[in-house]
Amino acid sequence: MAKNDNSVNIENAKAAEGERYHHGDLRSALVEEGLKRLQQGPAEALSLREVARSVGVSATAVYRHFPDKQALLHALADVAGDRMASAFETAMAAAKPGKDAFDAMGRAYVHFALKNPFLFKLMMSPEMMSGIAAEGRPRTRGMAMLTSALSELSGGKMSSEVQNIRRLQAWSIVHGLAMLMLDGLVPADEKLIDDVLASKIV
Amino acid sequence: MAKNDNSVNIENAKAAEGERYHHGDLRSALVEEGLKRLQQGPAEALSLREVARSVGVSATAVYRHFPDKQALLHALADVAGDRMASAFETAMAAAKPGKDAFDAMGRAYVHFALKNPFLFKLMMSPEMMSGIAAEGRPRTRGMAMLTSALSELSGGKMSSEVQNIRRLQAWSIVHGLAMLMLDGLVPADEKLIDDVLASKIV
DNA sequence: TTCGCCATGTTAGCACCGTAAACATAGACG
DNA sequence: CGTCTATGTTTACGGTGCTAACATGGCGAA
Repeated sequence: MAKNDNSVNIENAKAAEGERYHHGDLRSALVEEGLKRLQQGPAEALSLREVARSVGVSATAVYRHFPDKQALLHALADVAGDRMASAFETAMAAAKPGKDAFDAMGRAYVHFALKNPFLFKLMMSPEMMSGIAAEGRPRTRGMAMLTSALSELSGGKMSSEVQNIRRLQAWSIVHGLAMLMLDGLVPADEKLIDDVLASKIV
Repeated sequence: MAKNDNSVNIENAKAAEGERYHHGDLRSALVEEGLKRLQQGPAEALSLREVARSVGVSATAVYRHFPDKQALLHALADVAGDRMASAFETAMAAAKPGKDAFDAMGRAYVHFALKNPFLFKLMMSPEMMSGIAAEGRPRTRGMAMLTSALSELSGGKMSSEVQNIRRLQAWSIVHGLAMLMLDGLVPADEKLIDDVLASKIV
């Protein structure tokens, strides 16, 4: 067993979770803990000190792995983007091509948002998405999938400008519905989602 | 001049803006200052102490007029709601009835959001809108106007359920577009707004 | 007018936050 | 074995929202 696939075996990571001075894989643990908290509350309510405490490490240890709080949030947004992309993939796979797939994407979008409200909101926040820093980062993977899928699906017989507008219309209605439901302005009713998305434009 | 209309003349309010112990109209001043700051930054970045400092009063004076920070934010959201309602009124007045008025509402919605991004976001946030506490409050006036106008406009020859769905579709697309542009995910282009809203459903 | 109430301010102090600086530990590698 | 360096720790600073206790001063009743 010379060099088999024990790829990341930095001193056995979390095995023997004693009180070693060096954690083993703090960065992952912090992200994990962050994700757990984003299942229960908004990113604004996420405190570095609290996360560190939960992981069992001093508050400032976080700074060995993230230059500041924003950086941790960016990492979490990246995970969110990946998860959203996965959701899209399975949604697309389960639907047959054409308009069916199109609707599937829309529903997947809203469902992802409703099932991961805080993760979704974090990912969509200007701080995460804006700026060239976000270009090509994992957190944009979901968005990239969405737009490219919409491009394919929304019919190729239109000029690219019209196509672009159709795409934006689709994105708007889906995003708007998700936001309205997320913010409690509209009841997050399953049937309502179907009804609203069923007869949508495009 | 027995009892003429000097309605609110509490020691001349802001006349002689000296360093009197009692401010005269602190509450209004705080709201004013809050609004000023919401023109330049998000509600999350609004600090009570800073607002108090700007108004020239101690940090804790705020608590004589608002039980906590949320309360001040609620007051600001109320102003936002009123302003949005006004925007709708003028938009409706300028448009002739029918589909024209309908489009006018949509554009007014997006424009209001883009011109008052932080106020809009504050107003729409769950903390402001959710709960029965918000029912009938000024901050919901904009929303109320919107939905009632949409009801009237979206044609009366549909069942109320279908009507409801149409209304929600309209709201979704308009809200979604506003949010995407607000969050920088889509360029806030004037022409783009027209294009997206022009051929919308309903 | 004088007294005292009380709305409206104040200062002091608490617990929390993000973060910088300096120090401690221990694994890796010469 | 010795030292370098990645990764932890403690300490400290200035900021926050908020509570408690005290100060001011305008207004109505005695």
